[in-house]
Amino acid sequence: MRADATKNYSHILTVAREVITAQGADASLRDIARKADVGLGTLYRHFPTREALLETLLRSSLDELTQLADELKTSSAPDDALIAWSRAAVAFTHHYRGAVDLMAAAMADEASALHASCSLVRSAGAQLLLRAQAAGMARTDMDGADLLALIAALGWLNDQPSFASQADHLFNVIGSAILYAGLKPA
Amino acid sequence: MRADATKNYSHILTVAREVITAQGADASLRDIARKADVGLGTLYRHFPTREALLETLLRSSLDELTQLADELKTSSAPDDALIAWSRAAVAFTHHYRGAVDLMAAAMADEASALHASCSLVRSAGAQLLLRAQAAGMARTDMDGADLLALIAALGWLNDQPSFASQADHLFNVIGSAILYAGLKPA
DNA sequence: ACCTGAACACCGTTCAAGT
DNA sequence: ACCTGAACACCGTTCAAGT
Repeated sequence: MRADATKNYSHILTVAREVITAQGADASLRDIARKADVGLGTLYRHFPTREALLETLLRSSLDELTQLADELKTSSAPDDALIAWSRAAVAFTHHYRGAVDLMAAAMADEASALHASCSLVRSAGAQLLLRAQAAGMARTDMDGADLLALIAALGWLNDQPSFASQADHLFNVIGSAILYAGLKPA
Repeated sequence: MRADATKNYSHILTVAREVITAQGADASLRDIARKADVGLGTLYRHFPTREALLETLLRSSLDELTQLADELKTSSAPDDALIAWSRAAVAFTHHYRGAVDLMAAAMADEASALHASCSLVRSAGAQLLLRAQAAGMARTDMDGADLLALIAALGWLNDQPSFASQADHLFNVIGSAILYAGLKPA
């Protein structure tokens, strides 16, 4: 990549992070290009879709989430691991307001730049769920897709001003439905 | 209202119902006006906001939902009533794709034309929840707002192509968390 | 009293023209 | 090899001008 290109690339990312943090995942791409002092076509060259831009912004958090799953698999009891990771996954979807809608759409669209990321989250969750199920700690009439759906639904609640304050409590309600022994009190 | 005005009003509603059924609650208002052979200003005169239009479209279903709550209060056991009504409420939010997002936003906005409707849904649900709680059948660490949030979250799942197929099952999972005795098998 | 549609300020996306 | 921004086809919202 040419020197000016890499400079543009990272500058767009910096500005995009600020704008999307402030305005949500549906922020105007035109606005981002303007604030980055870059032609609109330059933004589209580096990030052909809104999903591609968001995927790059979420990359590091996504890697942390995957790593966390690995750690929890050896460091925590199956039930604790499942709950702790699920909580982190909800927080992940909440990193940028409105991101969870794009991720949900990406699950149904193999061509989306976010599809792989979402599949990774599902796989990581599915493994922890299976582990808890094998230990007889979690209900067996659920799979990874169900877990992901519940995580996404809680992420969506977090995005709604009218529901955000209840999302934590409802996480516990749903968690108690997944674990046979219920959730441990904090 | 003048004769041409009433005619326009009902014609806009008819067309809007078709378009929004086909394209979702975020359908283009311009497109609706065009297809109704009506000036854009005429649509705005009758329905000053998208919420006002949607509220009118949802009116009859909303009344049915309120009526259902009243009926269930006398005809069914507290737990059955709560679950049956909640199921109907999820279906209500799903009447038009994308409507649940507008309703969620309306809960936090007193000025929204949908605010009153959403409050009615919450109140109806809260009564059925209280009744089940008083009968010792439902967990007591939830209120009407929590119930509404869960209903909205399930409605949102229904709207996502990637999650819609699991929404029914997840309704049962969540329902089993609300009722002490769990859900009765179908 | 009601309707119309142009006007304004925005979008996302593409692509010919420049360096 | 990369960047630019005009061009196109859309939005939502408002409001002067018409009947």
